[in-house]
Amino acid sequence: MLELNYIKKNKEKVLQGLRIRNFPEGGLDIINNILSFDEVRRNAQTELDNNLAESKKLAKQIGGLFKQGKGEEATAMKAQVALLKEKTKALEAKMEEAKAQMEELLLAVPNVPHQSVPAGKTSEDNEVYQAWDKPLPDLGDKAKPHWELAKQYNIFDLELGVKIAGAGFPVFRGKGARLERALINFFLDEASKAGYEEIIPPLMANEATARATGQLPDKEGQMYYVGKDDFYLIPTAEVPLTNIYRNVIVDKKDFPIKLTGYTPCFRREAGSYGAHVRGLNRVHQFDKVEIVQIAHPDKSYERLNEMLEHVASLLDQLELPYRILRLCGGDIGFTSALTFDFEVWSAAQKRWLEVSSVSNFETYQSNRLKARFKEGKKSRLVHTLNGSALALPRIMAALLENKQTENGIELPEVLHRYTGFERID
RNA sequence: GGAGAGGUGGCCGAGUGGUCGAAGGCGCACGCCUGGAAAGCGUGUAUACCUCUAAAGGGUAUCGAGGGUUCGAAUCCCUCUCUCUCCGCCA
Repeated sequence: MLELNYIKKNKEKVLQGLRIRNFPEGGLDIINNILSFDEVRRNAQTELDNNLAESKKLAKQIGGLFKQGKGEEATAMKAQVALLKEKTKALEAKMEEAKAQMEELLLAVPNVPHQSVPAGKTSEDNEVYQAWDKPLPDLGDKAKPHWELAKQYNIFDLELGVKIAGAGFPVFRGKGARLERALINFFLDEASKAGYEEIIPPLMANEATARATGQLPDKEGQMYYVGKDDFYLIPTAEVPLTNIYRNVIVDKKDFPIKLTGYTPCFRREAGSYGAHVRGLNRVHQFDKVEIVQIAHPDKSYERLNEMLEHVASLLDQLELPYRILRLCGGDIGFTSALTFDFEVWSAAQKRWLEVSSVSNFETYQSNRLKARFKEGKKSRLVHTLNGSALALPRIMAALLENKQTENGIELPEVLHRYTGFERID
């Protein structure tokens, strides 16, 4: 949620940002309505406060009169308070109403994109920020897609997942399970080395948590919901990790705060279908190691770059060809100010697969989280950032496809000590 | 799941209808003292919103959350929630 004060002071910037996002009709109406609801709210509050002050004063006087035994005078004054009270109720209602309306609109306004975000409508318009300048692996026509390799080497089984849960729940087994675990450990170790504190969070989140990081109300349909206990299965570790700092005022000297966590992620992926979702390309449950940073606003873009380098180094070590995209205004997430996607080349499908998304949310999340720090006497919102480092299914897919040989899958060297074997055959 | 007890400021803890945003202590910050430190002394030490904005000041709300009673609620009543103890179940 954007900061109201920011909108007040930077209306033009906000409108320009909305245009870059192709917001319907440029968002002029919605912004104006937000500002006018805010004015109504402020006026009502001022009036309400005056009313309450008056009531308080009278109550004290009445108390004094009773003590002095002037019961009659006191009783007379009660009528006045009753009158004020009615007014107070009306003002309160007016204030709440305006506030609710303002907030509803505010929730519908996406983050203001960073100045470097290119204009554009779809993923076609994303900017290649860092291209892959070496040759891509060419395995010819014999190259098998990962779902065929999975069958050949018994790495994972989607049909078995259907039996146990449903479509989109892969069952990894044997060396496949071992490789999955190896990747998780490798990613966690690398994050630790880079100074991230490892967290094992709950995999379910309550409503307040899901709301604070913005999954609710925008993406309600994308999360699994456990109605009986009112829990949401987390779609990403971002949710529990970032919420650690909900309603927290952090000490300035703790910046930057760096957290990492491995969790399974659960996504309903309603509406997805077709060839592009075959195999591990899109599943309902998958493993991911996430990195999160809580940063001082002046430093958050430095932190973002650090995170990009971290993710890039993982892919380098895995010997996977990758490129980095800077998402355009039309493709960037609702809550993000700037997002870089990492895509790895899949040699059999012959296309780029997204394996990481690294974003700076600036104060958009922290505003709802109320994650703050003290600057002098005043408190300011922190900047939150997160990125996948990395999401496993497509990494697995790319490893299988790119590293296939006639003798089996040759794993990158860095994984050998984690898997305990060098080849899947 | 059953029974009981309880949630007060960064922490401990007092407060059972009136001037209580809340005694006292600890912690922390600053100052005095000291060669330096400790001790001691003094001062300060929540969050949000409104007003005003350069700052100061003023106002309102908040004692787990929401609602109610009352001229007036941390204090009384109701609902919810969380924690603790005992019993049951259990990896």
